[in-house]
Amino acid sequence: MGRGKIAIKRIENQTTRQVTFSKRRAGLLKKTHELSVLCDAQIGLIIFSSTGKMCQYCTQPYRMEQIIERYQKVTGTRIPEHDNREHLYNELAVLRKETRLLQLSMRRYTGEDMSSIPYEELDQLEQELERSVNKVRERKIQEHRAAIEYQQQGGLEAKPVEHHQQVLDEFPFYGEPSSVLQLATIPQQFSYQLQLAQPNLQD
Amino acid sequence: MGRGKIAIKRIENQTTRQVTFSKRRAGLLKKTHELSVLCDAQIGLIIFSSTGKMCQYCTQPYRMEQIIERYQKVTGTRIPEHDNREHLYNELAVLRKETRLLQLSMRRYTGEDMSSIPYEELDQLEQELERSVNKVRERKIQEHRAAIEYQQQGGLEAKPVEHHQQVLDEFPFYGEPSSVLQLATIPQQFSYQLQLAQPNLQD
DNA sequence: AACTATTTATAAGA
DNA sequence: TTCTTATAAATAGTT
Repeated sequence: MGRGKIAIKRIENQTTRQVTFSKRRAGLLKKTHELSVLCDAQIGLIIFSSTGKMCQYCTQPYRMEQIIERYQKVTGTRIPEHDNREHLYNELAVLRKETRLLQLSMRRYTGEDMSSIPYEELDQLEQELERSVNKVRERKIQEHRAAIEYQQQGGLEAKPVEHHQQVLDEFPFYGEPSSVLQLATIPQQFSYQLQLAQPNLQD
Repeated sequence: MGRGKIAIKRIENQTTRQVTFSKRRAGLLKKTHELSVLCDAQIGLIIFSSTGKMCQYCTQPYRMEQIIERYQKVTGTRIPEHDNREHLYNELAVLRKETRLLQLSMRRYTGEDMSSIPYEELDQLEQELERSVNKVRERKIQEHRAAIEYQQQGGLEAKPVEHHQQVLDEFPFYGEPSSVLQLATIPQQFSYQLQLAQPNLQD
């Protein structure tokens, strides 16, 4: 529609391209407006020129944001943007609290933050730690027995190692230094020691 | 451009309106595409018909979301919303990981999940728990001494209680039952007991 | 969905 | 850019 027909491909001459852009952009905006008015359609049009300039058309009295929102609703992209964020904030708050509690508990168990424990709770904590130590020793006994039985049956070396590796695979962080875990960095400050009623099997 | 000229206002006849909509929508999409290709423009077009059906054009190879994002960037609407969410997701991921690690550590310290600990780590954990017990006892000794000294100076009853309450205020969860903390619910399973090299001051 | 008389858009030139 | 104009394209009304 002009003095000559042109192929629909990028116009290489920059001047021509810019002139054509201006003309056709105006035409497109006009057509968009007409379709919107004639047929009662809600239309949003966003154009970025190759130089980065933006122009837009939006059916009145809507705003582009409303059309984008409707678009997102229909296509399912990013609809829950607002609600979702509420959720995220809530989840963050819950997790933060949980993490804080866990850190405090860990500090108590490792003896790192003894000062925050009221005197009345010390006995309880002491007993819990003793139970934990007992459990560890129970476990050691079990492992030890299992190892002996396995050796007596002429078992291979491979299996226990394999088992250990499986456990490690499940907990890849285990053994890594971690500022969170604080597993092995508690300095010993007191001279008295524990004695076992039963001999330590490791020795 | 047709058999007759029409005014640009809503077409009242519904059939005519729908036919016109179909024709002009096709024309608009074509024009949009041509402008996009000829002039190297990035264009997004969203059309909702009066019956609610949606159609769109989007300059290839972009996606509508990218154009909307660029639009939001240029107009300044809702940009930080997106960045913000990225942040939230990252923070959530970090917190989730940290919480998971803490929970595992706690389970080890409380003896709840002894099976996941490889045999090689049991000694280390045992020693750490012993250190923690020692720390608790050290703390008990300190508290005990402080109480005795206070009594010898004719101190009031009020102060230690006050101190305890302050500590509780700082950690309102302390003493509450919590599925996370699992502080006091570990059943005793073994018969052998610890003996102290120094007498237990509580007795 | 076609057809086609007209209107409209626009390519090229000024 | 803007105007002009020959011509291509779009489309309103019809079938």
